[in-house]
Amino acid sequence: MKYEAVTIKDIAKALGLSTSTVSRALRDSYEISPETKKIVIEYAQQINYRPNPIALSLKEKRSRSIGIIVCEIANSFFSQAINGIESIAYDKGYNVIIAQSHESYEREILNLQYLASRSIDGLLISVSSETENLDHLINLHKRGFPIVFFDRVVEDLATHKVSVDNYKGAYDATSELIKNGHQNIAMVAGSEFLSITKERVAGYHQALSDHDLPFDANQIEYCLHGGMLYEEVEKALEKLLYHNSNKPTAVIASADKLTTNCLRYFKSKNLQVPSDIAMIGFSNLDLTDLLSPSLSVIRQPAFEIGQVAIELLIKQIENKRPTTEFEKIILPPQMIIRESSGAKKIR
Amino acid sequence: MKYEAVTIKDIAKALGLSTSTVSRALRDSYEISPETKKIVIEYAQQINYRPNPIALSLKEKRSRSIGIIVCEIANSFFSQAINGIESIAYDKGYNVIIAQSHESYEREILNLQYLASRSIDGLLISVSSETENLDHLINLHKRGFPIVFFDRVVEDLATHKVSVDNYKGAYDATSELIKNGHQNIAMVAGSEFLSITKERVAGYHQALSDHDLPFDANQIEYCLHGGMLYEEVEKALEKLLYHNSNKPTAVIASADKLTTNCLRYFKSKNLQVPSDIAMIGFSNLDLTDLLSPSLSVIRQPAFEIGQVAIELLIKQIENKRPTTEFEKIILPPQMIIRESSGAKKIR
DNA sequence: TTTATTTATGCAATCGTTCCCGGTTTTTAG
DNA sequence: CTAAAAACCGGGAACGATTGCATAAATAAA
Repeated sequence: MKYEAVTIKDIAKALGLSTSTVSRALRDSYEISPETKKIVIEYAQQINYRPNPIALSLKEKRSRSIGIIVCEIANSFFSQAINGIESIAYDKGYNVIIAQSHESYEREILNLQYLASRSIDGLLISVSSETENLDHLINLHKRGFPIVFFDRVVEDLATHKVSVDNYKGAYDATSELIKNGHQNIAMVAGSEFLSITKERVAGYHQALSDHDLPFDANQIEYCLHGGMLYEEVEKALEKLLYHNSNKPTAVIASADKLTTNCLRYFKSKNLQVPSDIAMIGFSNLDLTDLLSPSLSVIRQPAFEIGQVAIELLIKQIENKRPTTEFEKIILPPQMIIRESSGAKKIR
Repeated sequence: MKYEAVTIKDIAKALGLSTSTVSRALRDSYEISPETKKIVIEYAQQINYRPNPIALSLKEKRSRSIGIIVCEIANSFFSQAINGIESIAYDKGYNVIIAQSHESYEREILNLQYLASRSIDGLLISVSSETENLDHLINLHKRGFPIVFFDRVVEDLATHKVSVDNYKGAYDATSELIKNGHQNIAMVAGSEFLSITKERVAGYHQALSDHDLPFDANQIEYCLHGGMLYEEVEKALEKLLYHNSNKPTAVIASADKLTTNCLRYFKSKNLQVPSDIAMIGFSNLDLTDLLSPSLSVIRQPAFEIGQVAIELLIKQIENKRPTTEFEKIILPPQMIIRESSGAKKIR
């Protein structure tokens, strides 16, 4: 079933004018007499004429739509970031096409090809946790295609980047646990490929060192799928808690899904938080206050990250000359202390 | 900064052929000799030619993209539904453009205009909780534009509709609470305009009646914004619990956000669940098992709803003749009994 | 009155692709 | 050996809108 829209031709025919006159009248060109304009505009309104954006895109070589690739929209951080992106994009007349990688490198490439073939004007991406090779992005970037990284940025590409101060987030979280008396703190981290993981590990490391605590590589477990699979987190925690010479009394979970899956694991093992095991997690869920015990979290300004990222992207898209100076913007995380990060059990 | 893509013309020029020949060769037309085809296809591959979808859309009068309007993507039900939609759409070569109404009627209209002007081929919509007047949808529908409703359907429009058995969900929830000894059961409902609200209220009503319990209209509070605003839920609960002649011992929350905000309220008032007040909520959060007490929920098959809806939509879009027979598909909800719906305190 | 200038409009090219309609060459049939 | 039929390819219109250029009429200036 086709849905027939009115075109500029229909107006021209009905009014006995040429398409050019109609077009110019609608765009309020000085070349058209006020009377003609009036007639055309009124008639257009009457039959509810809307310019065909496809035709405009073809002519102007731009689609006024931008692509977003994230791992999951069902992830509070990303849905909030998308809200931020959307809020600005909408105002500036862009629409967004969202694609999900589900943390798969392969799907990320597929999505990218798909979006590129849909002729988007620019891309906002937070790479999948499997992504190590960046050729697919480098190719586009080399041809002058505007790309902005947010959250999970990569170093090897000269583009705008927007993220949170992951180092500080992990540093603060670790320090807080230390302050509460924990000396053996483990970390359940995301994929080793990701910038955010490296930064969070570094912050954790530095905090330990600043408090004269030893760093033990066995206290870190990486989850390639970023906690998407419960089994992955389960295995990591088994290793940290039961196959480890010095059993941790606290855990830092370095991503949204890791945090919830850690909790799920503790619950299944009947471990009391924080008395048996304390924890702080990176999380943007707006439900963490309702958990019992309430969860101490590192929260990221997701909405703002999205806003800043889309603003940079649109600026780059609308720039006449190629962008040569790229910005790297880092926003501060927020630590919310609640019950889960409390003191360890006194024996 | 423009990003120049290779066109069929570039290939034609480079190979000394006409654009028609190149086009046909790439589409594997029988009119082109195998040798020519081979040359063209290989060259196209080499320079990484991709057909321009904008040009195709213009020619074919279809964009192969469909619009989705939901209230919030940061809502587990909708993000799961979108995943379902996406999974099918992607396979069938459609992309989706997501717009959020944030439960505002005005924004819904704006979104619709925007999507329509982006020449989408069809629309998937779950109306906002403020939406009472349907003219904006009726207009499009009359002109033969394919629309499928999901979750929050409306009666006055003859289109495909996909939802869950809300009546049964509420009936089961109410019955479960009654079974556990509750005689005074209140309901915190969504917007009165919504079909789902009406159905859920009806199920609740019928369950009371089937168990010979009186129905008291004062035991229902409607929240126009569907729980988006905490204050709204707070006010509703205040009224139900403290300005009510017969104070309820259990509450049914009829939407995702209502459920979490009810919990938040109980926590703030230091009410123990289920001993002070029991509850069951409609929720698709995959975290409800971790709450304490763990939450009894009515869960909707969001992913499947999305899949069914997009399938119906694509079928309608690709139909040559106008669709006259519309389907109304109702999927069963799932009740998950946990702790929160337990027995009331024994005095 | 003649020329120059302004005003208002139309023609046609363009964006990238498809496809109808011809046209030419080669093959096949009679 | 000729006519018909494939086989193969190019020209150009079309999709909807914009826009440089041409043109016509009307007005102003000389």
